[in-house]
Amino acid sequence: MPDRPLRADARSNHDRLLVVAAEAFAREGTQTSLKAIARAAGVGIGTLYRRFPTRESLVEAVYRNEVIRLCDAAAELLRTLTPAAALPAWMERFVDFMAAKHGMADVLRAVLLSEEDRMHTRDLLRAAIATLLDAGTAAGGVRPGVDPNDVLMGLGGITMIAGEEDQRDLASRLIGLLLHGIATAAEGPGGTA
Amino acid sequence: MPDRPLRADARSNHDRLLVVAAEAFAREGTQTSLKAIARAAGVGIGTLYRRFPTRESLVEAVYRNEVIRLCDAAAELLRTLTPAAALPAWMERFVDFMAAKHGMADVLRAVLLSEEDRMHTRDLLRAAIATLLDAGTAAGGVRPGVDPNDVLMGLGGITMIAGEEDQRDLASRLIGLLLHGIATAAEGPGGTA
DNA sequence: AGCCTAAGCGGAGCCGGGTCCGTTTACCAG
DNA sequence: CTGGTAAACGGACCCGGCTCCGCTTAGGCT
Repeated sequence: MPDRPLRADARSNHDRLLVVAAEAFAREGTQTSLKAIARAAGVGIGTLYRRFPTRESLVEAVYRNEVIRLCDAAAELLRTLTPAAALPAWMERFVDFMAAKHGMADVLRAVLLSEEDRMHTRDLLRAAIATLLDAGTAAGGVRPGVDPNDVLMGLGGITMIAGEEDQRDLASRLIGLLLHGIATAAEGPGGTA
Repeated sequence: MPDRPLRADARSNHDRLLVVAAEAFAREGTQTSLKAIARAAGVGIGTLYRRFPTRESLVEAVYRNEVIRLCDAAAELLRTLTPAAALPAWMERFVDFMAAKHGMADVLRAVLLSEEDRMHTRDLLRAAIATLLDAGTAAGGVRPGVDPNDVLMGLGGITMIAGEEDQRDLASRLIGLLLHGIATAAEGPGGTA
């Protein structure tokens, strides 16, 4: 994979698509018509699909920076809060982020379930969670051996089912259950993995 | 709501749609083309949509009986198992059921989030969970005050993110976390499946 | 400058979802 | 049996997703 640089016209089309898509997503949610985005960016629909083979890949590209910032926030929270407080705070932030982008839930599912390693967004999220979990384990509030991937998927599920703004409190309660689930103490019914 | 009986032709179309849809869903998953179902049932697409305004409503109708049986199973499990064992067992069964129907996840989301009380499937599920939780609380393994609706939504989220057959073990681990989350902090009866 | 070719372009075309409305028909009353 | 009417029908139609492939062009080479 030499990853040769894009031709100038391709590069400019790519950039224009990202800008236009960002506007469209902000205005109408991530479900908005891709044809319209292509038109607004002055390219053919074929070009859009060549650059971004799926809706999810476009959404991911548009929000990549914000996701990175979200992940960076994990370390920051650990600097200003106790591990026991940082984890819930980050989870709330995660859900807030997803809820802020209308229609994000489906995209998140695709990102979390995709086999593609191009979708390295997932790895970033997993790493952020791992950091938080490790700190929690070290501080004693989090049961050791909890798989960051499981927690990420749990958060994903919560977003899926309660990822719209009007479900914000359900999301918080489910986060509460998830936190309970990874906390030290109980040997719950059903055993462990 | 007089709920006047359907005209004979309407009734027969309705029934034929259900039969054909059941076959099609079993064969190709719940995402299959509705136009094809209408054609196979010998009705126009308009008729299908009048009877079942959304894909979800058709899926719900097709599987209503099976859902009822799933809910009945809660009481049965409580008769043959300890509450601490019945809850995990039922949850696994829930996920199995959803995973068996390809594409069920999206439908489940619609059912769980719908405002329609026509979708009383949700109430059945909630009631089944309430029964299990109550038994668990009485037996001491389940923290009191856990909202059955939250547990249902949690299960829904798990199905959403891990509801395909090839994710079965992720689903089980997430169920484990959820069970942990609703368990008493002290110590749950260790019994497992 | 001029050529060549891989890289890129973009829309026609097919498919499925969902709506809308003119047409058909069951069934009831007389 | 006949006529009237609400109920039901069903497909044409519009829209968006996505693919495929013939056309265009950037940009390296001479």
